[in-house]
Amino acid sequence: MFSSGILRLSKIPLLPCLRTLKPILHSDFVPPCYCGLPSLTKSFSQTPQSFQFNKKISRLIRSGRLSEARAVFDSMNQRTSVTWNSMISGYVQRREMAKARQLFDEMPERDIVSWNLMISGYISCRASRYIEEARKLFDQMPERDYVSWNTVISGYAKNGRMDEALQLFNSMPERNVVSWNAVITGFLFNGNVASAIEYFKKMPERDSASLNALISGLIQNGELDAAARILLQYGNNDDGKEDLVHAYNTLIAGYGQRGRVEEARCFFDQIPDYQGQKDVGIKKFKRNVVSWNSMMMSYVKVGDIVSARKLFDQMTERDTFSWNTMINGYVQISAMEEASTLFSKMPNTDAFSWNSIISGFAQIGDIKLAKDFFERMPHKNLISWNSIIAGYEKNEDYRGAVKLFSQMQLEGQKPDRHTLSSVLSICTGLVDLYLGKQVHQLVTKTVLPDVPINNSLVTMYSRCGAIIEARTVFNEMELKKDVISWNAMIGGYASHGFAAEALELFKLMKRFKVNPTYITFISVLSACAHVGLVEDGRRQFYSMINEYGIEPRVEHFASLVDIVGRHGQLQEALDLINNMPFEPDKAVWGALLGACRVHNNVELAQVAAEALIRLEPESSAPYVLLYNMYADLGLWDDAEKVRVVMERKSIKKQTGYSWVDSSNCQ
DNA sequence: GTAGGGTTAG
Repeated sequence: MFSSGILRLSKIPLLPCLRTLKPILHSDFVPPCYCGLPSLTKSFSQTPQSFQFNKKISRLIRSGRLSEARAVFDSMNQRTSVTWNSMISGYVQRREMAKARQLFDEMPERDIVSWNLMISGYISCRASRYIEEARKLFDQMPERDYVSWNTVISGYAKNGRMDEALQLFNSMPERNVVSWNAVITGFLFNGNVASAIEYFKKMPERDSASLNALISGLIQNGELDAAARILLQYGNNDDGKEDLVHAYNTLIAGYGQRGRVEEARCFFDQIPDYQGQKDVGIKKFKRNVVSWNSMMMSYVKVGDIVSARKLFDQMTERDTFSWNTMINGYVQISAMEEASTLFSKMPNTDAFSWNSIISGFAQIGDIKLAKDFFERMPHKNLISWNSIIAGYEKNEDYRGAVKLFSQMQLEGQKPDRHTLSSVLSICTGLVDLYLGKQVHQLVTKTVLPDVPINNSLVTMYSRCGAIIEARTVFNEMELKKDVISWNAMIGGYASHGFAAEALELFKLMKRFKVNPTYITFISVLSACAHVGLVEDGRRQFYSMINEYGIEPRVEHFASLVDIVGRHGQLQEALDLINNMPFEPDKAVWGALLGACRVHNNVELAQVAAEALIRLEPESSAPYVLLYNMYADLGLWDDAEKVRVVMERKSIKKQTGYSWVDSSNCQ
């Protein structure tokens, strides 16, 4: 028993009639007079049984049970083209093109859909050899419809091959709105904003997809104001009104992400907010939860938590995203009280909510509460582990962090580059070379090392004193170094007394045209101080200011004071201190005091020591140093006075720790 | 809701 039916394939749009095509101004346009596309109706025969089986196959494929679908397919003795096509589509969706191709080749009678399925499958594979395969099939097709043309056009367009896309577009017998949309999307994908707008303006008819494509594409290209103009100009035309809220929301989010909250608000206010009312004014669309969330997010982005909360309170319908946005807002400018209050009121928490709270408490240093939430969290994910480990690291509880890291591995959670980067910082904090090397091995096994990970490795090795290993990683980075890589390596050399190497690398850095930062100069000046390069030190200090426009910080002054002071230019050192644009800190006075000790300048030493005592009244170092200087010079009365003051203020000499010896204790 | 193309916001 056969039932035959004429089924209109609803996804095939109506052919545009000649009247609507006339306004096309495109110079290469070929009038559709002789070779139209195949008809939009299709008839096929089928049994009720095959219809039921086909439905079953499609349902199984939709729920991801491909092998079960294949079993049904194999058991059928009366397959229709829909049966074959459904099965092919299942493989295509999974990108199993070899299996799809096998069925396609075995098929007794292919129809246009079979060909189109294969073509779109090859194109979705996103590799140029697959596009060629798709094109080969397209060229072999006995007849083509809009879908065939549009699939290939969009395939070329999204692979940056606009010339070929346009060639096909122009040689199509007739174009529909999807063809135009594909080309416009292609232009935007390839950054050609002007052509996208030009084609949008001259297309014969537009739908909401056209507007959405243009608006989101313009925003992705950073053309926010152009997007806004287009929306205002075309948004109120006759078509696609119900979908306009998408375009508006895209624009709100676009402005919001760039911190342009006023413009975002302006578009938010333009969307009507009448709940349940139809046809209010000229606009038929209304705000939805995404509009509200996007606007809230814009406020959160600029730190205007009050306005964000106002919106949150006004919302009649909230989803998990709304709650999370608000909680995350509080977690960020660190209002954990408000964040956890909201969290406790939330109807349905998800991983994002928990992770926000965990990282929030970790950030403000309340590691106990962070751990508390972490332990209560039902389904921890990678981000939860990363947040808590980073929290421990940030709070310098390195041992606790290591414990968590091993617990994470025991629970079968694989680390990613963020975890490993944190763990490397932990090794650096612990100065644990053994652990660091283990993590390095894990890095090699787990991720493709990127620049930040390599930087962490260089830092870890150089802080742990493994300068050779640090340099090996540094060299392996080849041309993929950033200024942090250079700083880490130069800093490593400088802090381990390899001053010549540090200065040599600094020269190399400049030769590679990498601009040094203030951190680079801290290392460079400290290297100069180490080897007593007084002329070089001065030159570097002033070239930092004059050539690189970097404002000297207190650390730079401390180094220069150290450099010139140790060289005996105590007056210059004092002048530097007096002319600093900010209050000298203990490093600066410490450097001067050290220099005074070396050059036996008691008067200046007294000045420096007094300043140090003002800054750190409980420290014994300046007293001890002054005492020793008086004693060395035989000024026993003065020495005794120092001892008495120390006793009166009950300052105890800390064993093995004094200013002159402290350079390695930092 | 039996198979294929463009657009889908936070």
